[in-house]
Amino acid sequence: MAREAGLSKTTVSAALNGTGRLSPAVREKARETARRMGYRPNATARQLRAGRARLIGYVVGEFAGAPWTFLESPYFAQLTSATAAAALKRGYALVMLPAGELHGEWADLPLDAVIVADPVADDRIVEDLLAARIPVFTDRSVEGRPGAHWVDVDAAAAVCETLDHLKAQGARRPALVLPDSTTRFHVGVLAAYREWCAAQGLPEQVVLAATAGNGPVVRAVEDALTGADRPDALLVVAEVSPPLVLEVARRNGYDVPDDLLLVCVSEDTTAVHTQPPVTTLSLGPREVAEAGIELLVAALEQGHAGPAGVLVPTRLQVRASSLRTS
Amino acid sequence: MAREAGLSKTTVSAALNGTGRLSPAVREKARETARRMGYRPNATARQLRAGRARLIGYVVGEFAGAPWTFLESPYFAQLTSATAAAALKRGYALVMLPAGELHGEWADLPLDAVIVADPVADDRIVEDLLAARIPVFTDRSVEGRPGAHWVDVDAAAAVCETLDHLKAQGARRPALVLPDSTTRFHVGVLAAYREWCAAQGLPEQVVLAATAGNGPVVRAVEDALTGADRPDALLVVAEVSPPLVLEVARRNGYDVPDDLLLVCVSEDTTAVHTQPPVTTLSLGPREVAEAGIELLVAALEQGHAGPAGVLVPTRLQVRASSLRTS
DNA sequence: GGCTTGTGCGGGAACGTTCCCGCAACAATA
DNA sequence: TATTGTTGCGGGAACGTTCCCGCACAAGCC
Repeated sequence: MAREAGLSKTTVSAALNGTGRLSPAVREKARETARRMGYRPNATARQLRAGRARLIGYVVGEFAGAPWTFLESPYFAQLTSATAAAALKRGYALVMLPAGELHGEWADLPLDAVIVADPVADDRIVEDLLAARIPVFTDRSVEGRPGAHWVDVDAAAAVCETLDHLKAQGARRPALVLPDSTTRFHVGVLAAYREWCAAQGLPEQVVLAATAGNGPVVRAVEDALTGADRPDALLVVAEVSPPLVLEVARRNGYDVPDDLLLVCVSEDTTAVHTQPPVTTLSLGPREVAEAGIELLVAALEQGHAGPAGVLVPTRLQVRASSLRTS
Repeated sequence: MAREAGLSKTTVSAALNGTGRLSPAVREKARETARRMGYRPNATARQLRAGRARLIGYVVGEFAGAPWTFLESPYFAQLTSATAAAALKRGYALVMLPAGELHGEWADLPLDAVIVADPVADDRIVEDLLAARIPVFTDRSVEGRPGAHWVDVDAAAAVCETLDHLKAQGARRPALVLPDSTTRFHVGVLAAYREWCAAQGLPEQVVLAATAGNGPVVRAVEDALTGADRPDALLVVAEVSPPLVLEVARRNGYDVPDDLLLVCVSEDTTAVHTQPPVTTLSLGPREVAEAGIELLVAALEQGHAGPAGVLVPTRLQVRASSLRTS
């Protein structure tokens, strides 16, 4: 406290905050003294007075088994950084937390809310937080969580748009590679694919990757390409490095795009630098983050005004890998 | 406060913290009541009492121009997550902050310390923080910052180990691709490369990438490979996707490893899944993070015991791309 | 000059904890 | 029984801020 300046704590507080009725002389004197002695108001005390800490927790649910690997996925890297950016723009800071059962470690943090990215159906993070009266926000909605807000993408629309594009480019046997997951998004993708194939009268060919990660997905791609009926298009709905997929295709005698039209669901920027560049379906992590933070801040500051959920559009980035050369 | 339980605040506090002299009956009663009404002690108030918030800020300096893109680099993704994990293990939480001049946004955060990852020579983050009496920790040391602690890798040793390996595999014209950066690490790498070439009597060939990022680095690799004297080995000391480098090499008529031994400085896990798998030099972000947090916590909790800096070893992961098939 | 209105600043309380100490009640000892 | 020690709990202060209000003084009005 700058009682150094010969002023009261009240006056100093008002001077630094620009509030209260103070003469310009006194205000400047307080500020000057603070500057001189490097005084900065104690953030914790302000939080205590204010009743909130402007701190948001951030957990990724899908990787509960390997709590700290999610950032290696370009989707989560972008989602995370965009969330932090959007939050900070509105005056909130993001705290990175591990998934898993060690919720005790968060108890010492004054979190105003927690964002659970991609919660899986069977873990208890969301329930635990709601029980502790901490507001919860998720991307990817989870059924049966009445108290939670969510942001999601329209999986069916995205799949249909992509498959329509592939068909327009001449695909008649488009295959789908998908992780073996119960996430709402993946379930939605599979359903949409089947429905589309049925509606178009085209054969369906689905290969499931055992788990997420480059290794299993690459193997699944290889399986899809070496199967009995060679597909003429491939839609990979799993985090995998696009150049890696391209390499696998080449290794197995495919020429992209002449023998195989390729689309990857990916945020990986390497897709632009391959030859040919790979068409990607972006799930818009930056948009998801922006919408989620907007929802969160609205709920936090204006009570429960606004919707419980928001749907965000996807973006199909068409590049040479899915364009017939004809 | 659980005066609901018919107890005093003091007693409740002691009961929940496991401190004080309380009869088991009273202690259990307090805990039971807290559980029943979902009471959790206010974290902000505890911080105020304790005098610290157990909160650590985290900034990446190198990307001040594009504040939120660093997570797309596997190195920083791993460094960030490992830092968060190590910090949390010791009871500290990590807050992600943007680089740039908007330090005002952090003023409201009760940060016990700030980690500045890869500070660039010419920005003022470190000075600003030290002026605000906030302890600063950096990976990659910066000269002339007496108050700051640091963790670094031995660039010279890493380069020599790698070049020795390449020479042992038959390389006589090893080229170096490097970003055009003044970072201490890159400067050290270049110096070590030149020294090694001179000592071995081998010609040096250096190509600088205009900036970081896959695009510029890929172009630099292409330049190196299409230059007048075809190199027989390539050391890429820049964040770039290994499969992309492999593709560029193939496109330019190189067979890896027969025509070209390839080593990438990279943490990218795709290196394992290419054919051939790519040899990588890991800068050990997880080790850097662990060492940095250990240093930080020691300094924070025991005053200034311990060293100001720590050197962390690198790891050369030899794979088929740098092994002569003979 | 008395009365009201406005300005400039400070005192006290409160935010929710934890720490220090004091005060009962009871047991052990003389 | 008087003295000392121990156990079990609560009262009060303090952490550093901000908000509410009150007080002194000056200026305007009749």
